[in-house]
Amino acid sequence: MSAIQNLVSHFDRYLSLDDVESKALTSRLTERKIKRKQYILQEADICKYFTYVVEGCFKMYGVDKSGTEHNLLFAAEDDWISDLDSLHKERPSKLFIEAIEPSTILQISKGDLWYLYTNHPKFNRIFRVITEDKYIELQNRLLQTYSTAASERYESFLEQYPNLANRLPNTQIASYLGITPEFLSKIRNERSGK
Amino acid sequence: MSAIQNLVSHFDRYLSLDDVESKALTSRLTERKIKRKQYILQEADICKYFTYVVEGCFKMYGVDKSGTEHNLLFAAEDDWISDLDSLHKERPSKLFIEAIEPSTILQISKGDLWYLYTNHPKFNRIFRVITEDKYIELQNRLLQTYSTAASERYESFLEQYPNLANRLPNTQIASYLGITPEFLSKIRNERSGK
DNA sequence: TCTACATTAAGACTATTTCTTAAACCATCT
DNA sequence: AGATGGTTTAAGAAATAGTCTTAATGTAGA
Repeated sequence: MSAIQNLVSHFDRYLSLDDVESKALTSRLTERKIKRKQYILQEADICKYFTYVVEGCFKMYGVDKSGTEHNLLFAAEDDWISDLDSLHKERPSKLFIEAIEPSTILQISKGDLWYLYTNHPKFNRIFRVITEDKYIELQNRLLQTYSTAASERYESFLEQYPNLANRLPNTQIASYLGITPEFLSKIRNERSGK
Repeated sequence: MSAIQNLVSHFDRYLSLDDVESKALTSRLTERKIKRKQYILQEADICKYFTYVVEGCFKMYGVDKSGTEHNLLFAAEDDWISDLDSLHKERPSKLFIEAIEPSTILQISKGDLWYLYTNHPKFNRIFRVITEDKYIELQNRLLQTYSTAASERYESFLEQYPNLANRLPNTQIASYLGITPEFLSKIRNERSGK
């Protein structure tokens, strides 16, 4: 299956696209290969694209004043990633988006996305649902962050992203959980002891 | 201005509604008066409505296993509030939504909202943008939570919600920041010392 | 006006997590 | 295939941000 067919069938899961819509979409997508450790967004840049991950894996993170990275989220195959704040408000991003694995992506520019929204209303519905789902993810993550200890958040992470848990280095998971890799190792140790 | 006119002009800020759309919307809204400390959603219930706050103020929070409340967000005049997770996935909510002040709200049920999405596509676009804005808020909150200390998060809260800061009791702000009211008092004390 | 709750204060406390060092391990790049 | 650089585990010492407790005072709602 080609990268673009991949995305069209992704959309079909929400609402099926007719030929006109499908063509309007695919003609506006750019396919890119991204190397490991390559950025598709850097702090202070303005985010220009909404990115669909065909293959590989990305992390989006911020860096605090002491230089520590904090992973906000990961995106692997069949997922979307973008700094919506920077993309929509056209302000400099506070975040980095970096490939953790060699990856293939499809990107649509802000202008092209706006074109779709205006001329093919169905995309509003599809992206409304996508954004709602992302919102729900963040809300649950925030609730967890405030109401449970690191060890429990690790358990939830394992349940929610069993495939990512295998693929990601523990340093990255620790950054996502808001702890040091050493402490994650301690948690894993206690956990396996049980 | 009536409560409903209020909401129609809220929508007009995104995309103006024609008469048909405006009527389709208003005929599906229910106006309610809510007393202080009254719930519009309780844990374990399934969230049935998307709620627009005409007047007053609400908090949405979860309760951890030790019984402590954690405020996820507030919604005052001209804002939306709902547990999207429970509303969309039709699963029992983990959250409470409670009035902090006597309030007036407009509610639309899930079924009616779906009717609008299907029959009046413009609402998809409006709610897509509303959801995106909410997503951006959460993303920034999450980044702050992981990358800054409580005192800095308090400063940001004051900047971002200057009107809420005056209206809300500090206990509620402390719960939002993830600290005890005593510690917030300490932060305020040090802050005013400067 | 009364009552319950909110705020401030201040000191003792501590749980969670970091820091440090080190050794072993593993993966990927040339 | 070997070298190199990052990853994982370990374990004890150390730090500190935030809690707990008590108490006195202030404030807003009924």
